[in-house]
Amino acid sequence: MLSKKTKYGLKALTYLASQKENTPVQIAEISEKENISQKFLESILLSLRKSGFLGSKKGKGGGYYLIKYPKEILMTDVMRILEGPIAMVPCVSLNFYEKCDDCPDEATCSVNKLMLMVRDANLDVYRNNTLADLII
Amino acid sequence: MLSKKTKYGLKALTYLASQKENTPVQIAEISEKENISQKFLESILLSLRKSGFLGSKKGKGGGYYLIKYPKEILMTDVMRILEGPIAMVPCVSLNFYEKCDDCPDEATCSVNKLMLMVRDANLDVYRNNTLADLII
DNA sequence: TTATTATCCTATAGATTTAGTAGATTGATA
DNA sequence: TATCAATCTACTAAATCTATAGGATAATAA
Repeated sequence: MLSKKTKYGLKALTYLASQKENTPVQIAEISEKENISQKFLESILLSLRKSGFLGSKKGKGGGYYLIKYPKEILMTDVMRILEGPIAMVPCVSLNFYEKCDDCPDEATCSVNKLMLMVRDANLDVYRNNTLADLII
Repeated sequence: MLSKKTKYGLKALTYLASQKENTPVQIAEISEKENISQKFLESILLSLRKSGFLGSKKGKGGGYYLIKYPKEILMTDVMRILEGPIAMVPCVSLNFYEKCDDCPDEATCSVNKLMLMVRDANLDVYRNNTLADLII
């Protein structure tokens, strides 16, 4: 299952990307328009800012705004921040590799074999889609 | 993340599929060879039996065995039983469709659009792999 | 300088899911 | 009958998810 965090994060990014001008948009506006709990959205936008997708401005006229063009924001990067590793098991993860402690040999592991194919299929989707591609 | 249930279930199925003869194999043997908690494996094998992948036999010489050829066991079916829906959001699920209550229109939803592509990519993998393909 | 606005930050709480355990029961075999 | 192994029910511990609360900080405007 996709977490609500990821779902809300994607919706917020899309909302920002579809603004005519790239001026700050307040959390309150996004949360209202996209039906997202404001406090929860707050923490999501904060983490998106800390990972370099968003800029922010405090005080009146403040809010969040994209600091890259939607075309330059890859889904691989967004998903890794919001949802975590793209691989479903650490032993096939490119960025978060870890050996399974219960598995004696990856080369003969059926789970490894299947999840490697799944990872590649997912990567293919995320690498070939940017935030711009999600706007309808 | 892939649940341990799915991981263990896949390992158990592969273990059964790689037996020379299709005679019953005891839970204890599988749990030992694959490093799986026996009691947990018990419940996993039970659900695989109830969903028509395995047969079982009680008493001496009893155990679990495949009731189909590995070649005939599609990963789509296995994954749906062990892990649940293949889609990451209900609104793009083929077998477990549900409308999102917070989303006014699927046709203009960015999450829907992305997750539809992800679902198709995953389905493609699971549909084109059987249990036989996982044996190394 | 003061009031207002809106993000920033820490801590916490409730609900759900996951992973595993305990123990009694049922049925098959020798 | 004794033994073996699956079946079934119930329970628990831990982790994760989805928030919520409330104050701190910074920018702007009067």
